[in-house]
Amino acid sequence: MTVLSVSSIPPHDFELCLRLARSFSPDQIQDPSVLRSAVRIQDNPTVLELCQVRRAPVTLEIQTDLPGNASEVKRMARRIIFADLDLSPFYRLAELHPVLGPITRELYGLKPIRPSSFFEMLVIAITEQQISLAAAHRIRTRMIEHFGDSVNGFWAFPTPLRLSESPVADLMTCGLSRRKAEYVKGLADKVANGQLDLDQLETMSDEAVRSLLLQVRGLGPWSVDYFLIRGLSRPDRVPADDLAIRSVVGQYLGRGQRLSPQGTMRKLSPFKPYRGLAAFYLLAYQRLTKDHVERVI
DNA sequence: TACCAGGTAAAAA
DNA sequence: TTTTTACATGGT
Repeated sequence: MTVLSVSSIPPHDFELCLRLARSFSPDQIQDPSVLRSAVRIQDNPTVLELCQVRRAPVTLEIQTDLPGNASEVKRMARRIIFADLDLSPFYRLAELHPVLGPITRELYGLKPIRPSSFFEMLVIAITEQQISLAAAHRIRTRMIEHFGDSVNGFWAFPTPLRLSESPVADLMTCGLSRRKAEYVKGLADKVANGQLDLDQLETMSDEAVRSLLLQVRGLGPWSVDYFLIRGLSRPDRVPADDLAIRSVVGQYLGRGQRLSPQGTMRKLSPFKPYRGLAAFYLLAYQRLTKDHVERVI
């Protein structure tokens, strides 16, 4: 086991990030300060342990049993924890806002945690279409345990190849609708046979990513925006049709009821070029507050 | 029980 | 062209 370290642009409160992430998958018993996750480093499944050792400058310790790929491990860890995101300009923008000001102070140092691969992020987007996050999460758990690889008690997300080799009927046993099983398989096919190179997306413009991914069956406007904000972390991107975002923006920035997509964008306009980050903070605040209430009861 | 949940493609009109 | 519809599961 090797220990590596990476630095993240402060402020970064990793325990807070984990608290939010855990609220989406409460079934797992986890150490509140450590993220343990099975990832693939150049096709080798391995477990990474990420833990914040001190606040400023923010350093995260990584434990891995793949010392030969230190730079690759670090690159992936930086992506998962979103090390390169500088929250400061967003905080300055939100500081005086009556709603976002207090929320950003309460959630100071909160960054999104990202899946370890773009492929996984796109599959997440497909599973989360239309149904609740809880239902989608259960479906993914079954997918992972059926098609993924077990490493030291953790599951690495299935490879595109493995999913592309699986019959649609097998994918459906995880709880996917036939339609969605076809989407997942079609996406896996494209990635596995090289038709779609996901790594190139990182450096492409929002619009270029959009037009490329919209050609994939099963990826519509919502899924592409969802991928841009969550997978590529383009901080100004907002899935304007998103039910949860329309609700939460209405709840905190409107009169309480769900807004239209246009109304949602209007309310978020003061936070340009961090509208997506603003929406993320509202969702996180709602979720952590609700979680807190549930714990108290 | 019924209805909603962080949509999409395909059918019907 | 625009408008319906089917879809799977989990929580309330």
